[in-house]
Amino acid sequence: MKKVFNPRNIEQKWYEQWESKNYFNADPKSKKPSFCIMIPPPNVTGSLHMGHGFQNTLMDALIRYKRMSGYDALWQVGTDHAGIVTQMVVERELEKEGLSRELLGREKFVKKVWEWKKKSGNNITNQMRRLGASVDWSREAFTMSPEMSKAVQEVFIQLYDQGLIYRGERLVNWDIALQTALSDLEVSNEEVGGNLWFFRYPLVDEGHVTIATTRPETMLGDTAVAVNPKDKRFKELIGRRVLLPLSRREIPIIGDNYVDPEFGTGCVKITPAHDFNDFEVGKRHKLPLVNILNLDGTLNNDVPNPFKGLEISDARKKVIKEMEKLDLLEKVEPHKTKIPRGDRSNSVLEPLLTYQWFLDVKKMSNVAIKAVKKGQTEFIPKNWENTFFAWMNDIQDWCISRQIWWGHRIPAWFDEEGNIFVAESEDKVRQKYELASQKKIKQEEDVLDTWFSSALWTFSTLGWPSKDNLLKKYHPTDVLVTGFDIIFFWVARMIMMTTHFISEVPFKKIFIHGLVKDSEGQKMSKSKGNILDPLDIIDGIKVKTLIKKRTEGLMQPKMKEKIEKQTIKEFPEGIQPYGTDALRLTYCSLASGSRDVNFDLKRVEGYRNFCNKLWNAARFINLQLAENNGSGTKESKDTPDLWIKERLNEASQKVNSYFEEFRFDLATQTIYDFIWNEFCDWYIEICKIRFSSPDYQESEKKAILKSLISTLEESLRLAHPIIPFITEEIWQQFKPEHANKSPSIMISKYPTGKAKKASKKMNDIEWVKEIVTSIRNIRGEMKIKPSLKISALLQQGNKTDKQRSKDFEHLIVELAGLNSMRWIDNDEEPPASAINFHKNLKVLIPLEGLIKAVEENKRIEKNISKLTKESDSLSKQLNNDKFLNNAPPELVKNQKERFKEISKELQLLDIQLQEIQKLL
RNA sequence: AGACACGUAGCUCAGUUUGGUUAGAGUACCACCUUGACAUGGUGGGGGUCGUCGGUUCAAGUCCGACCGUGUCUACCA
Repeated sequence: MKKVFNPRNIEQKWYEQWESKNYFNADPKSKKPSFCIMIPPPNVTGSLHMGHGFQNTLMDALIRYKRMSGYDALWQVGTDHAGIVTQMVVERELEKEGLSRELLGREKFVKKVWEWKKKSGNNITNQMRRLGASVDWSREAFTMSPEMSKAVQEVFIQLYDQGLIYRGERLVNWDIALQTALSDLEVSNEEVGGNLWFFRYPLVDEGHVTIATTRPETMLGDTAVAVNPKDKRFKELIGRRVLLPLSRREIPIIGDNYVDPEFGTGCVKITPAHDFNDFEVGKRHKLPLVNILNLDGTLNNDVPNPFKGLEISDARKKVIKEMEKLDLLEKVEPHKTKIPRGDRSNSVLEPLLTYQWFLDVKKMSNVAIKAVKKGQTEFIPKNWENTFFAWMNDIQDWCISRQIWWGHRIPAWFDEEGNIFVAESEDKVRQKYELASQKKIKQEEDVLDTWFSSALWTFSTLGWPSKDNLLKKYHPTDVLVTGFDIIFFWVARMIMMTTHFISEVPFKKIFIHGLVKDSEGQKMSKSKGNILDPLDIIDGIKVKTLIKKRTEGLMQPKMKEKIEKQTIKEFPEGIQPYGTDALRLTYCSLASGSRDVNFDLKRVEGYRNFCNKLWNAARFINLQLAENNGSGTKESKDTPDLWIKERLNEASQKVNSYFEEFRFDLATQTIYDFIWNEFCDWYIEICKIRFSSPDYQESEKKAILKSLISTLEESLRLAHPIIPFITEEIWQQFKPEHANKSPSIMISKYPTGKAKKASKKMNDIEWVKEIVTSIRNIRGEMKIKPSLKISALLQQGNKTDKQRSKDFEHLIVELAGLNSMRWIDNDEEPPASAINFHKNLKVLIPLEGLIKAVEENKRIEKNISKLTKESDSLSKQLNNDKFLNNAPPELVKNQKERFKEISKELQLLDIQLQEIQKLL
């Protein structure tokens, strides 16, 4: 074994073996209970970022834990087709070749996208493999695959036939750049500094009203002016008419409570075709809708001539100029507004009147709410339910149609009169609706929102609607592991669709994890230039390459310099290769249930060191194996060997329950703590002493070695779900020596820690640790060189102390660096010494010229002040009758004992202090 | 504007559900040590008025209230 653990050489090797031996695959025929996790499908043409890495690690740790715990584990893997983003990416590629999707036509374009998908899809699967994800590759799914398309079609048709899907002309969020509708959820509002323009609108008879607007150009589509009917200033205006400037149309003044008299002038222009609020007002007052926009965002022919064909921004300038010319611009005030942008294209969205398909979700949402209320599905942490309910309670119909080409084409046909027919194919349509063969029908061009297909994920991946599906075995799935950012987009919609179609919830539990941010708490994003690829932490990356990666293809090239500086500051030396296991440990240690996960490379470094520690522990055992010509056939029954087993059992029990509670951080810490602070720091050190001691016979040493190996083997299994690679590597290296006959650690049994207890022995070793630590404390504080052997005296103490000191003298002597340890009589005057206490037992280190009295004086004073503080607060407590009467008796008893102990110690320390001060 | 979350060591985070010994971990820091698993190491040590103020209680990091600060989401006044 190499002196330093090098993850590079082993990770890929083991992954390939696991995969080729089908260890990842679920077995539907198995009689074992099932455990199923559905991966939140990433975008097929994207790549995994730190958040994905985090999420995948948690899922993998869980699935490995369950697989080892005797479950038939299915981790369903797959990707979604990400309609809009993918189409954008491919269009950008085509642009480079001087092509466009319009030039290619729909069929050829879609073919191109499939080619692109094939090419980039490997990126994600490769990343997942590098992260160690034990997904069932044989069942890999894709939302656009024929099977899943079938499910999508089936769902659409059923919903249409049930009257839950309808088509209608509605105001929707229209993305001008992409020329498609978006759902409400895909809109992100951005606050910008804008203006409030005050326009005078002349009344038809005489006078005028002044309105205020942030969007002057929309006045071309105004069909009313509104005032609040309770507003005394304008009450009598209601019913009169305004001559709309520029368009020179007469429009009414109406009264509507929507108007806030406090804001602006108290008079509002109403543009029902270009504003969601105005649309509602228009509906209430039966106002006409005047649409002034083409689909590409230019002004259409329904505006006065000079404005036709203008872009919105130009139209705005022109409107302002014309109004100024007419002396109708009263004033301009700066005003903050929010402009809606598409979360994919980042272009400005316009409310636009178009025909779209909608899903009526009211009933489905009620069912979903009930399912969560009844606890059929449980959010973890629970408070995410509030977020879920808040949205579900005032859910709007879902606009599911998109005017793009990459996606599931809506299975609807129109005849020339615009009648709608819905079925799987043109033939089926004719059959179903009994249409004459000569009747011309045409399929809808629109495709479905990607989330529509993702909403079916849990049951469509298991084979629905085909009859021989796996729903019975794996559904409802056990837990969904996901981020809170897609509770609306995905989680809620899955619950609705799944309860609607198969009458059960998609998952029993929803574990919501935090969002990975950078070490400064900033969201990681391409535009901020602070993204990290998990592989860069696994394999390492030079700072130059990282800068290149971060600045490539930036939307705003100005950011380049800033990102470069920031990257150099954050990673002056680039990133070292830390390996997958260290990264996974870091992820798990951060998974505590908090909302934000600030990723700090320092943590990775610490866990990389841990892997090295584990590696070297194994290396030590290996060296001992060589030294002792192998291990024995039976394990040692020596106290330290029983003690470590018991400690391991305790750790195992904890880890099991932490996994069940999704407390990956605590599971990680328990494992870390056991391996480093118990196994390495004490057990191995104790083994060393015994191996080099002439008091132990060869057969005893071999038995100890056997115990050492079996403890290591079990610890490796305990740690495997979190650090799969290093554990498998070491486990396999020791295979000839340990009793586990399984071909791989990943399919062997998970430790439950339910073995018998050996508590008496435990306390013996804990006592040894205490004594050793207290001697080391004196050594450390007194700055005695580790190489210098010193002698220790024991005084007073009880029978157990005496027995233990006799039994474990050799261990204490070696661990504390003593040359001798002996008891002195209780009444014997000890030499001038540094001292520590353990209840009644005094541990004395004679000064003998190696300890300066001044130092010891300081040390004792420090201890006295610490203990005095505690003693004061205890005595306060114990002198309080209310405490004595109200506190639990157990606590009172403990506090009394503690107080006695401290008082005794303080007394002794005082004597000691006087002794020492004589020497000053 | 509302809802929710968060504020604990220089930094990144546990601990708060169910109040009860001396508030923990990693990292950073200081001292001593290259001892035959490991310097990606060993041993010892320093460091926290638990955001602020008030309340409940024998007892508050933990429960309640107010405030300050940070963040997220939702809804938005044209």
